[in-house]
Amino acid sequence: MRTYARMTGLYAPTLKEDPAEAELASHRLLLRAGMIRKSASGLYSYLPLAWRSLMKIEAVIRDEMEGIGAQEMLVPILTDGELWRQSGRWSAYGPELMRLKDRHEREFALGPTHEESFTDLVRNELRSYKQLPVTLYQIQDKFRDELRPRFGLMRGREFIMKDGYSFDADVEGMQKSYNDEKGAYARICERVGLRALPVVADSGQIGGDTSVEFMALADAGEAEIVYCDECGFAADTEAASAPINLIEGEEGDLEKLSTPGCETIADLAAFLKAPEAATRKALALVDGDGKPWVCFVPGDHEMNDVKAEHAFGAYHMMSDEELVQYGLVKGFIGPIDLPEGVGACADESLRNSSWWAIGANDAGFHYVHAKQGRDFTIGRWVDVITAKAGDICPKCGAPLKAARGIEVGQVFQLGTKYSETMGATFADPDGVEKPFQMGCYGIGVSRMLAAVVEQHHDEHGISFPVAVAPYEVEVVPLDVNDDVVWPVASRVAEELLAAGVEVIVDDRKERPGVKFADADLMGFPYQVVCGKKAIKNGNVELKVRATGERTEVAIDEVASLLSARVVSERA
RNA sequence: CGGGGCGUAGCGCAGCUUGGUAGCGCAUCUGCUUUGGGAGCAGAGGGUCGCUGGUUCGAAUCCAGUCGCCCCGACCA
Repeated sequence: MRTYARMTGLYAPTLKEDPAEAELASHRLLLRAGMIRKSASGLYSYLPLAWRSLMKIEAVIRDEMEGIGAQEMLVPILTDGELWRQSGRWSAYGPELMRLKDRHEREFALGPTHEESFTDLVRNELRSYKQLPVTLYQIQDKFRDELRPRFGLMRGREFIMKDGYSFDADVEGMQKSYNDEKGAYARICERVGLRALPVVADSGQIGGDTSVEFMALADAGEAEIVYCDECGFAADTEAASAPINLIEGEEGDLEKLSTPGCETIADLAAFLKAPEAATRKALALVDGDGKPWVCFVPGDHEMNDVKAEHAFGAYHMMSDEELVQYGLVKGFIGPIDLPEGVGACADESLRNSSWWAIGANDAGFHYVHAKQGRDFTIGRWVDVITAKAGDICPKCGAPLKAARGIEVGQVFQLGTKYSETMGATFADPDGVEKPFQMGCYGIGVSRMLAAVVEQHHDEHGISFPVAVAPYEVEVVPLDVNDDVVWPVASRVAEELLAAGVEVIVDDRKERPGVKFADADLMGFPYQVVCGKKAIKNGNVELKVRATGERTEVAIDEVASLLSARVVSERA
């Protein structure tokens, strides 16, 4: 007969002390709770508790995928090098693609993502528009030879990913598939207990037109985002184009001021007794074609590397030597009297800004009341600044807020990027061969577990939402040898089990303190503490992990009460 | 790849400067006591001091090389 799980039979070696290698809460706690163990840099074993949580996350994903008609399947982890050459990514992907050869010297790569594999699969089988659309997905280990694996499950080299690919006949179809997937992703995040935002993203390596990242909000996140409380707009700071609160410089006749030592915006703003936003910052760079530029941005904003690359190609900031070479004076660069050959451009946010406080291209001098159109002109407008808190929501005009996020999922409209290069076509109603309109969709399953822990923990340990908890309830008999306590604990556990609740009993011959500490560390959402005192009154104690709230509940009622509660909180 | 740090018992660390044959806490095992928030006492087991070479009568310690790990940066679906 089926019986409840017991701690004595559980492989979950907990650690009393923090492992030296772990900084992040999720990394530290997953190690301490006996859920993961490192095997090598960026490579982790998932122990039984972690695996149960991962299976629950996967179950939610599968349910949502089924809901939008996506079909689960599996392709090999080992991928044919030839396919990567066809798509051009054998060289484009870089050293992150883990390559190897078989005994016949044939080249393979461990799959980091599977656009090629799926495109290859369907190009031979999907021949007609009548067979479309099709969305396929898999949940599988992925391998990326990361430059610097870190933060435990957050950025591993081998990790579990759900990756899906949609094939449509036209753009409208692709957009529908994409939107279905996007909706499913939002629901998945919600169901596993993640506060996440769909964020407009740079489309990065995979390419294509439109992309949204699902960012789980957490200070530990590697990504920086801005978002709007009013309308829900959110964007990666690397992709956001938001209007800013522009502050104009003072009006007046052009005036050259002696500003000795004012080499930074902070110096200048202090000297002028003006906000940094009222000054203009000059950045000197050399673009991908080797042409020198000075790019002006609002004094209180930074240039963003990713956006700058879109504007200038493979640019670099000028070194001190290059500044001298092009006749520029570090700290005092401005648009008036720019040296010959150096182009002047500015961020879009300055297009309508008339009055500038800016360097004079003369060591120790700045101009104030410099008027665009009167005293200087800008030849080129670019979008290069990093959005930040306080900028204006492009959708509704409310002030944006800044946050950090963990990217747990991303959806892309790929268009024909892969279908074209790989010759994946179908016949349209007129008999014309056309490339598939594709979308691709990824969720970092193991990263999602880490993100859940980041959002649900306290100083005692993990506090799992029911939806992803390894067990929903832990029964804690304070003394397993006591002939009153143990039978009660055992009975409660049996009843919970019978009610379909995932229950584990801490049947170890440990002191109460040890059991409480481990229970809190492992993060089971509910603890049923069975001790003599309460039992004397016919009760057991119910503790809610997330709130710390404890109440006494009648022994006879605890199972039905808990099962109702747990069922309502399941994903 | 640049910068910083670390490899000594299962985990966390000391010892290294100034060489003399390895120690502390936790964990583990045994016994007794204890039993509502990581127990106490007594005892026990466990270490090629990352690896290789060198210096030396003698190396965890000094020197050279090498491997691995962590943090910051660059990079990144």
